[in-house]
Amino acid sequence: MSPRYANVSEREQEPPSLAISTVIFALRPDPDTGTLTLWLPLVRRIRQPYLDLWALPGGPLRPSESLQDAAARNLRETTALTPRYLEQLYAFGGPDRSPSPRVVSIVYWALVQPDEAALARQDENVAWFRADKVGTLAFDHNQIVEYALWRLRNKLEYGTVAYAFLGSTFTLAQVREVYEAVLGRELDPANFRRQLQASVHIEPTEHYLQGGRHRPPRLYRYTGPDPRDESFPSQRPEAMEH
Amino acid sequence: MSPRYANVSEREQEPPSLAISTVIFALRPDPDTGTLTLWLPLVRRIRQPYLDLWALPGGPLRPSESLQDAAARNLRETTALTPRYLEQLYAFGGPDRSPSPRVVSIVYWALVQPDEAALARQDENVAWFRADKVGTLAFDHNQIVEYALWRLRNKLEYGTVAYAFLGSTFTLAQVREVYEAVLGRELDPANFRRQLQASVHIEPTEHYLQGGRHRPPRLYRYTGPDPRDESFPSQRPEAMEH
DNA sequence: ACAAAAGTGTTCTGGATACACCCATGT
DNA sequence: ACATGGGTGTATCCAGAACACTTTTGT
Repeated sequence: MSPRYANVSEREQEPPSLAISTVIFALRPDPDTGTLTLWLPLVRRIRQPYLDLWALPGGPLRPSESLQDAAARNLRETTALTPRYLEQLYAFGGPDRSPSPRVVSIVYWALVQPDEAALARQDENVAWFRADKVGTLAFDHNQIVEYALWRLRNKLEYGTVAYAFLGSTFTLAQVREVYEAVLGRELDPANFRRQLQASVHIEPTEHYLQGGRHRPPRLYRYTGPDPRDESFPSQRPEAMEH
Repeated sequence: MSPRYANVSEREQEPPSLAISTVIFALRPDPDTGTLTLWLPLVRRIRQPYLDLWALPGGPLRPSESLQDAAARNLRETTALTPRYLEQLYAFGGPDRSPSPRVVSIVYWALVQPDEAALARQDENVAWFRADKVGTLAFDHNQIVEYALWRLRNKLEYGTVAYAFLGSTFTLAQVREVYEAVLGRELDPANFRRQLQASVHIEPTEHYLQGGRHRPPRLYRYTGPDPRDESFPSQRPEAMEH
């Protein structure tokens, strides 16, 4: 089955259509191992091409919404969640990435904090996958997910997106868990703590987290700029640190 | 004069159209001061909106070309040059960035080596401007140029784009001049030389540059990966170093 | 001889890493 | 008492910055 180039002339005529897609990342414990890992929601294709394969959530741009609004909307529509972080990833537009009608996709990536309701939303056509085990996706979506992962890791190491995964207060060990889950390797607790404390974006509170079976760790608060402001476009270009 | 929202309903109906624009950078000596500086070509608007203002070169996407091909094409059409480096910058698509028919622009940025012929191409409607003195541009193009400049500086510091400004062999002082021109500050020659030599992307040749009124400097050759491969999409994702 | 840039050597500092060690809590 | 992570101290290493100094050419 390769009807890919069945109607080339038709494809040559029409102007390419525009779509917005979003790679949505969330952290949650693996139900088997219990360790914190990266997950993302995918939707099942209910029409050709790539019928029945899993794909990134997405859809057309509505006339009066911005690109970013469209991404936030299709995030909300598939997960019922609000993005903690949302940034443009890349525009994909090769003439052969989709059979027949050409589609240019502007892709965003997002970080969310899943709650029970959102995870329950799993049905026939929406499901969460471990980011490292998504299987074969429709279109060029495997490539896109890979690239989004690379960007996430980059922003984590050089930016402040980690806090988008966390609540308003957190322990330094929780921050480290986020880094370890996303980067996929262990970090030295002692040095990691010092790096965070040196980074100025963080402030100790007077509270401690009780309930562990060990010394209660101090809670901290994030005081730096909204991580969203580190992405372009921004009202204040100085915010583009890295 | 603000006919911006004159026909909102009309704008709400039509699907947004897609355009490709390109920020093209070249280094050449300032005709006044003689120091190496950054320049870019702009084209004059010959229709409304923003009639007579300067704008980035751009145009529609043709049915069978890739986004990058379209950028290379409108680069060639306005400067008659071939890009040494070409990378996607960002997709701009706010509903209000252009009056009346909504336009989503996918913007690329490029580095070129201008030759005499290309610079002669200045006419009524195409001219080169110092990157720090472009004046007021059409649409949101001032923002776009600022962002492209930021990206260029970033890629220069963390990547290997500098060599796209240079010929096949060059002295270390020439590399330093590129950095100084783009970053806008002076660098220590001694330390800069050592950093380059440590960076492995560079190889000494047996030749020396004669003709200066001082000790002839050794010529070097760039041996690292094509700087283009450091941008996405790439055939080999490992190439995404930073 | 002298100017000018090429190229080398040396010192200092700050950040990252590795890892030993002490602290405070629940059981 | 002891296990478990929280939290501190410290030695080492390496990259970058500052800057003095030597080398090789043209004039």
